[in-house]
Amino acid sequence: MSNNEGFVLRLESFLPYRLVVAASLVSQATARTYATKYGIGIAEWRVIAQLGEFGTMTAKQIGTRSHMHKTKVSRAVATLTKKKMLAKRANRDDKREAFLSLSPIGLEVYESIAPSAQALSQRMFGEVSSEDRAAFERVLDTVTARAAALADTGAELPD
Amino acid sequence: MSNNEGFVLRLESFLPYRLVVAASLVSQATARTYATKYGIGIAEWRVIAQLGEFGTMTAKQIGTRSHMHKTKVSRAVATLTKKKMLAKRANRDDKREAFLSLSPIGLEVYESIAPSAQALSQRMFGEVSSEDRAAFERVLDTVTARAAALADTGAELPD
DNA sequence: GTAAACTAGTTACAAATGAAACCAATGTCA
DNA sequence: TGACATTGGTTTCATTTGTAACTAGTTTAC
Repeated sequence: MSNNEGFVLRLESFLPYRLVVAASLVSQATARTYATKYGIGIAEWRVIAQLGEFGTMTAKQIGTRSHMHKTKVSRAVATLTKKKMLAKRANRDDKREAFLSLSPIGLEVYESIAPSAQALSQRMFGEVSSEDRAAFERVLDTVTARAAALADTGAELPD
Repeated sequence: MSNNEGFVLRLESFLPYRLVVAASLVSQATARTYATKYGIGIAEWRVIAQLGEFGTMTAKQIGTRSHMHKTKVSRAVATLTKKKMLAKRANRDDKREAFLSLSPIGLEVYESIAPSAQALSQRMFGEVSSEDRAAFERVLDTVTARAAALADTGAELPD
């Protein structure tokens, strides 16, 4: 049964909506992976992934790079520390922050999860042509930039 | 500072990650819009959007179409009902479910938000070429399908 | 040098969320 | 018909999340 107002939004073809739905499914599929394998959540995995890639970072840097809220990072770091997956080294020059890196155990986890994350990605994006993939990345880039700008300016909307 | 293990995952070029980050920013930017304008959250807006587009649906149908958890739908419907934005009509043939539609107030809200959602989308995707947009949609489609399959089979991972 | 402003990170609290239990109604199968 | 399974929807409960307040440390400006 359809409506008869002036303006109807076709959700199925509404890009922001489709983007969010796709991401939520991807996220769900991915979470299951990490979670059930090592008892860590998405936030924890992201911390590990950052440290696995960059070696040593502060919590602040992790938060910035991974677009995670600082409390989320804080908690993820806490649970990973409890699991002995992280090494924390004080910064003599600024005692507020600390340098974080993967412990041997953490490194093992990274080394084990990273390839299966890659494989999972392959399953999801594998059959996409490389032109489409390039286009997809371009769009993601511009949208990410635009949305970020809108999100933190709290931009006034057009009515 | 970089690591020296065998396998390193470059997050910046890892599509699932980028997809999720983009979606989260879009979602955030969007939420701010609806939320601050009518005191409704994303879930509520999605319910309104479905009803605005399709006229009359059961809670179940809304959940299926919008990929929302049934408790989320239930609660969104409850708060929208409290705000007099919904009309509920019993189904004589199956008393478990009820037919939901927008009340005049709900319709007003829809008529007001839908265009500004469109405008917001335009801001985010506006400068994307139509070829890139088409490619983007194709990729979203395939990924959504793939991820959905993986998500609910609880698929065994490749190690 | 010191007061005020600021920053990294944690904690307390309230709201949002999902899993599972639940209720009422419907369907199935003998 | 009547037991059993199933379904639409709500509620309960534990967990997750973000906002705001807070602590400790650092920078700025006078």
